[in-house]
Amino acid sequence: MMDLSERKKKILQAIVDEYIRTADPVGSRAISKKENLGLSSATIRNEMADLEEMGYLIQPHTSAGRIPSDEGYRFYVNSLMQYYQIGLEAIAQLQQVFAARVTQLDNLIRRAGAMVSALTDYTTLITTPARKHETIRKIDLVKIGYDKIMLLVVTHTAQSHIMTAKIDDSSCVRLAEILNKNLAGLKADEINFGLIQSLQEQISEQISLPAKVLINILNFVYETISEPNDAEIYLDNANAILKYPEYADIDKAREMVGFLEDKENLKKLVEGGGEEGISARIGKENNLEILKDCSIVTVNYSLDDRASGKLAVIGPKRMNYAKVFASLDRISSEIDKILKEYISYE
Amino acid sequence: MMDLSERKKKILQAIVDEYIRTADPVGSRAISKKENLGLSSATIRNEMADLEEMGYLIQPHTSAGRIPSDEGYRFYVNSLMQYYQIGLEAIAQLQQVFAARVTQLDNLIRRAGAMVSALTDYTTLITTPARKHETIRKIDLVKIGYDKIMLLVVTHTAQSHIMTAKIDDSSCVRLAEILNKNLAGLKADEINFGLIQSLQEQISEQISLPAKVLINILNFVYETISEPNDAEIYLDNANAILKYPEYADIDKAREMVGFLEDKENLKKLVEGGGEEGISARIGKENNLEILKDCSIVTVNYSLDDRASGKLAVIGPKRMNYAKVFASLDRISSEIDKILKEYISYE
DNA sequence: TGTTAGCACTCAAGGTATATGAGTGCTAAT
DNA sequence: ATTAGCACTCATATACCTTGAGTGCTAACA
Repeated sequence: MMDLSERKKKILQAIVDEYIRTADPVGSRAISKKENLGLSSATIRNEMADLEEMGYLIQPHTSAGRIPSDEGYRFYVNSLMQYYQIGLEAIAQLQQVFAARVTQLDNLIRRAGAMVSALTDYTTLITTPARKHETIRKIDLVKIGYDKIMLLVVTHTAQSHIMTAKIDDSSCVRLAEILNKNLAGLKADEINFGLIQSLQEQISEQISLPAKVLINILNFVYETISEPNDAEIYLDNANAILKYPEYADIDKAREMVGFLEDKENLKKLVEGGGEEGISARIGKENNLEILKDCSIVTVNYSLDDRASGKLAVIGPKRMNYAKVFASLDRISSEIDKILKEYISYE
Repeated sequence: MMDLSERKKKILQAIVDEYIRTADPVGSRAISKKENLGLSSATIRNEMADLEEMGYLIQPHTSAGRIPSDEGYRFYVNSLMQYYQIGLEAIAQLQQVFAARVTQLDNLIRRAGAMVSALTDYTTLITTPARKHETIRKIDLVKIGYDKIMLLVVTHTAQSHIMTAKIDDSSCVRLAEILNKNLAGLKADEINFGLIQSLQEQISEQISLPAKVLINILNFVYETISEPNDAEIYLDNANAILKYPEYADIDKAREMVGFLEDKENLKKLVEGGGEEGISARIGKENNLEILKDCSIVTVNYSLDDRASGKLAVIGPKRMNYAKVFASLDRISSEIDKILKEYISYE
């Protein structure tokens, strides 16, 4: 790699930055105006010609500006790039996403959605069952390190949640016993302040455990059975629409994908569906301008009022209805089976 | 809904079927040729004119064929549609997908990938850690119904797996004890035929349990710690490419999405990446025609040789490298933290 | 010697006119 | 009631032209 003068570096950096921003070939005038180099476009042109000869820039055609070559990008990445600071809101969001708990059952449901889209080649929507009256089946503490335990909370919907904490070995078994004796069988609304206090007393009598750790554990158990993440909705195979000629216009495709990326929209979509069996909403029956050329086929899956959700296929109006109906029929009954297996009564 | 003659029904069905297949307006000649109605195109034309007047068909413009109206589709769905039989291979595949086990850790990893694509707005690739030498920490049997138990297998990488089986209440506790005493701490290659046999003997001495159920349980435990689903790979936000003008050409977009949908391709993609730290492959450095206008930025996450994987961002060559580098740096260290928390040593 | 203004030149992008052909509706014959 | 024949329509494709952004080069200038 040849040595570049400071001025050439500045110009190259400006070109790459600008091209990254706009995706349009960058002309000499734009650089001379934007940068505070105090150079005319003609001078920039000369420098750009040099940079092109050196292999850092490319001219798509004679009368266009320059774009970076692979070597230009490489030089930029190695030497020119400025440090980027991630925004605070983004980091906060990040923590939240990692904190959210997804259960095994949710996972299965989600995969069922993926199955439908694999079967039909259309975009699929699926909601996980809203969990109400979650009851604790069993709490388990498993030692997974010399000063680390894993807390497992199993509920009647077979949700298992995992957290880790530092507790010494001997306390582990005892703590599990106390927790199970006091909490097994309870619902969220049955865990009240009095119970928590009596638990804290019992535990502090028998086990030496920092208050903070105990609070963390109880908090985790409570959150597991209360209803924070109700009825999550998942979208699968959104880019299936690319395959259909009705979306050959890229702007239409973008609009549609944009629409589908907003979970609020999706929730409204599945809401409408019929009560039982498979039902289709065709074109204008959707009462939504953007969906006037789409059909949505919906089916409910359910075990009982404790666990039910919706499964939907969204595609062009000229979708293969027969195939979609058959697939939804099949998978929804498959989900019913899974629910029956996983969810325990009383 | 008006009554239609049998002939009109046949013609309407043929038109909808054909339009679903081709997405092109259907002409009278096509129907007269394809169907065995023994009618000329002129007759079909008359019938089509009738169907249009009744509201079942629409003519996009004078010199085009007909397409179904919303009412046409509705009539088709309600009365005309043929029953569709799902293929056997599809069903077999379906069973397999449901049977596959996804761990909580895999889930977290996957969400980390989603985070990166949210942060950068580029397509993200992430591999879950390949699990070797999985050891059993604890086996737990939780009663979740009057004749149903849940089998939980916790391993040193904090994977918990769930299966259900029918076992009566009293056997439950005893079985858990036996399993834990014999299996805790073992790796897959330490579970041999002799051990299994001795286990079967012990259990059949103390508990009355159908042989089939026991085999299912042991099989499940074994599969949990052996390495069937090693290093899964996930793709997130594939339709991000729609947002970039380099894919304004729908065919390019389709080609790219098609490429990304094949997991074999993805595996090759992340394989190449650098050894440590963040590294970028720009354009032709990818040595792949389809990626000549793309860049791939890769980072390894790892705790040690037991658990490591890759995280990659794929986007246009003019991607915001600074932002991508910063995001990958951040998330990969976040994953490292999670691994440290979840995975236990000896 | 490096920088700049001026100018002719190039070529992609976009707009307009023309040619093509699939499919129709209507009429007259069967 | 059905069909062959024919004039008519209109989206699509192609060719042609216009426009303008950006260049390279030359000559003047500091």
